[in-house]
Amino acid sequence: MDEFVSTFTNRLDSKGRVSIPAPFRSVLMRDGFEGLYCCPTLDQNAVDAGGNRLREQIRAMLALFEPFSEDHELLSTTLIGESEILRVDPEGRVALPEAIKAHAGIGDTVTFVGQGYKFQIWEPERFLAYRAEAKNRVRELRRRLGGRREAGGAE
Amino acid sequence: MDEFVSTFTNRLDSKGRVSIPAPFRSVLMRDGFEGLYCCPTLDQNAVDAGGNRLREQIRAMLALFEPFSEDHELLSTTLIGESEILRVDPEGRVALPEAIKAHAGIGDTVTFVGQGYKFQIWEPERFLAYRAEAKNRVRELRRRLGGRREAGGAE
DNA sequence: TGGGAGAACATGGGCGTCAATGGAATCGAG
DNA sequence: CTCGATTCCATTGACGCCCATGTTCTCCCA
Repeated sequence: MDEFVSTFTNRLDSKGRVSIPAPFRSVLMRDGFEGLYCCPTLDQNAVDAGGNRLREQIRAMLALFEPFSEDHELLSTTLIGESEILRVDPEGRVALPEAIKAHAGIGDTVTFVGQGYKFQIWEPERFLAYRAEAKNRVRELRRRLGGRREAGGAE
Repeated sequence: MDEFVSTFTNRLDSKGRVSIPAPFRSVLMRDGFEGLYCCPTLDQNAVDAGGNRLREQIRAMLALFEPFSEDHELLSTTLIGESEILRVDPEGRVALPEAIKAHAGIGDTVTFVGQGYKFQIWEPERFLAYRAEAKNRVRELRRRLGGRREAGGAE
């Protein structure tokens, strides 16, 4: 499997370390990136994580802008400056830095959420709330899609 | 790793020396440039720093303008004339010259901000303000891009 | 079909190494 | 000889690596 799928919740130990779920580890291995690339999300209190494929996405986005342009600087400050490359220990764990824990409101447990080419790291409670919210939005979206096909615009 | 990633804050000692963060040092090493190339940013109270890749970008940027044109002269005066090449001591430290400290308002701590092919040097407080601003601008920017693919956020 | 052996994985903690920092020693130029 | 700059050394604290433990899941066999 080359995509991050499913959701896992693990505990941090006294040193702030947490095991990356084994299925995610094997995806990372295959991806080839040494370490775990982590980038805070802009709109949620969560963190995007992954390997080369995630970095590639970020690089592609930056490539849309001219170096030294204001937009390029803003993006690189936000996307790259706030990112961290975490070392994965021989047991498959990472130590979450303070900045990340603070951003995501993480205490002693974290939830890993697979999202294909990347996964997210959440504080479990916050993730449940977000997921519930997301579900509602999707229901609504589906209603709209349904209407479109049947009536050509039941709105 | 061949890119400057993440943010670090270090202290200056009584001689005005400061350690370049170890991950940045290894990028510089790989880049091959002897020393640290520093040039004041155009529109911020900060300093761009890096090695050959940064110099290459500056060269490329200047190449966008007609040689001997007024714009070209202005840019080269600022970008090249105000640049400094700092020597890195055996422990991986540099001594920040007065001109740079003045321009960036640096006191006894500095923040290093990775931006891919280069990194920036900031006075910590000023950087926090800039980062907050940058985050807002990027959010806004992303909204405008709309349907475009993105790397930094959840969808 | 139930039980047991084994493997894989999450977790806990001890120890060595390296990076950041401070300060002393040395070198070079005026 | 003195001042400034550069190199050398020493300390401390964080972090990476190693080994140990327990739990769950799987697979095999009775």
